[in-house]
Amino acid sequence: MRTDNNKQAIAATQIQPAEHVTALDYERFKQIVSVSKSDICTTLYRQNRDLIRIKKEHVAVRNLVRIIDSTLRLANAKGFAAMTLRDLCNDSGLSMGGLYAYIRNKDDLIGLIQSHGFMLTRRTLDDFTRDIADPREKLDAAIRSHLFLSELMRPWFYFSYMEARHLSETRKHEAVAIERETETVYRDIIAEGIEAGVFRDIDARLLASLIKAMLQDWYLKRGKYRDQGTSVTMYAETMRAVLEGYLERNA
Amino acid sequence: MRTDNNKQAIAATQIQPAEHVTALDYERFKQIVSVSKSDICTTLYRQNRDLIRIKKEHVAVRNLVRIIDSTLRLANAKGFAAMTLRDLCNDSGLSMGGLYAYIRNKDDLIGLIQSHGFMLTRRTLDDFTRDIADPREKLDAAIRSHLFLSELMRPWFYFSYMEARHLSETRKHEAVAIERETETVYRDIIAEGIEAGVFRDIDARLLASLIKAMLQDWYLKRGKYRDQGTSVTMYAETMRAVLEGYLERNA
DNA sequence: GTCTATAGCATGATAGAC
DNA sequence: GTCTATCATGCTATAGAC
Repeated sequence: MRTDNNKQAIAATQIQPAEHVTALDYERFKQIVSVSKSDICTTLYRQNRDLIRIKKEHVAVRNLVRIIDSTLRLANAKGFAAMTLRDLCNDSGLSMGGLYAYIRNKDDLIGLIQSHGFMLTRRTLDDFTRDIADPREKLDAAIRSHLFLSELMRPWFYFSYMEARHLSETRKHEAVAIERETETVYRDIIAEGIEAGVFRDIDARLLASLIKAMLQDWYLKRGKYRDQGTSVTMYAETMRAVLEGYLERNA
Repeated sequence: MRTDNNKQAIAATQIQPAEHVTALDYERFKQIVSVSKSDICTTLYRQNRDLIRIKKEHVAVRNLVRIIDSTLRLANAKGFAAMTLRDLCNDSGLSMGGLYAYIRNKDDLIGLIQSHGFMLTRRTLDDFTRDIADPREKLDAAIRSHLFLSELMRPWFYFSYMEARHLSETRKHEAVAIERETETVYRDIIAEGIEAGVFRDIDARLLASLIKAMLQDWYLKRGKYRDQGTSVTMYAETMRAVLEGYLERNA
């Protein structure tokens, strides 16, 4: 885990420099942030060469894709603790022995899944808000890019949320850190807006928490929103309107 | 489970008729809805006489309190699947054999916990909104009573949310049903408000979903809000303000 | 590189003493 | 009514054949 000795590997899933114009829509977002499964697994393989006992990259990447796909599917359906490695082998097509060439134990599976998502979330949020000056636009961009990313990598977000409390202390710290970090992004944008006189003077931290709650509901209750025919764009738009009403109301 | 042949037992945790004046505060709520652990477990015992092999009520109730306390604590910390019955015995003070006088299998533990919470949630929400005519007040009362109840029975709400996807089909259906049911309460209040011209014409169902997301965040991230010094009253007040800004803004 | 076979152990559940 | 002792099962993890 976490050797970070291969910058090139990380670059494999790099985000293209985003030219911020105005309203970011989902289709454009998908083009800009390309996160193919093989890209991600190539990165993972190179970051974890010491752990994985397979020499040929194309073989390793193919199996990593299967392993991670199956783990996310099974763990999201019945919980990571309830998912047995036999289940995983049946689903991924590997044998028990074969699987253990990629991990040392069940916990390594979690590390494999966590590490890449952290990197991508951090970078996306930063890339899509960095160059925006207007607080209103910046808040909207942060919300949209977070929603869009979670839409693109929904199984990963769901897994991270649901399994967070079962993690080892070290991993839990990492998970909490990224959680607070993204929340801080929202708090800071709001605080800047208040400072600039664009927003009313409200509790920025508490509102950031409410924003986070709404963002998370999008990927936690994905099935419900699909049934209702709510698109990610509609959801983003409604969030924007709700927040605008609160932040810009004349006191 | 679910014999329902003892109306008196259910009455044991009945809510006193609430005289709705105006702003319901948490202290008043706590007085009105008295949910002592023994009350709840007495109800549970009487509803499950056929399942529980213990004849003396005071003995059974004492142990049920321990079993449920321990189950909620352990399952909420490491997940229900990862909690072993030996863990539970250590924590509750019963032996393995002793425990099996109260349940037939591990799954019965879930039933024990679910059944009472459903009843209480349904009744509370209804009792505190039934007699309110004004949509604004009604929405506020629904939000407050839900927040207050989840504050009072936080471990139960947390358990229900986190373990919902591991339930058997029957139980999952029940869980989804109560979830949709409470969401419908909010949708209907909003729809009535729109009809009456008190609220703007927005998507009532989608807003109800966002409300649910914020309500749930209160008990899912309880630790964070404690660290930040956010009280349940502040949280309720902020939710009210956010929704008001959206619902009553002049279009 | 991948498989089958199995060791070693912890779990859910039960029988029977007190 | 509660305990200790034990069973059968199914798990993670590994050894060794191909």
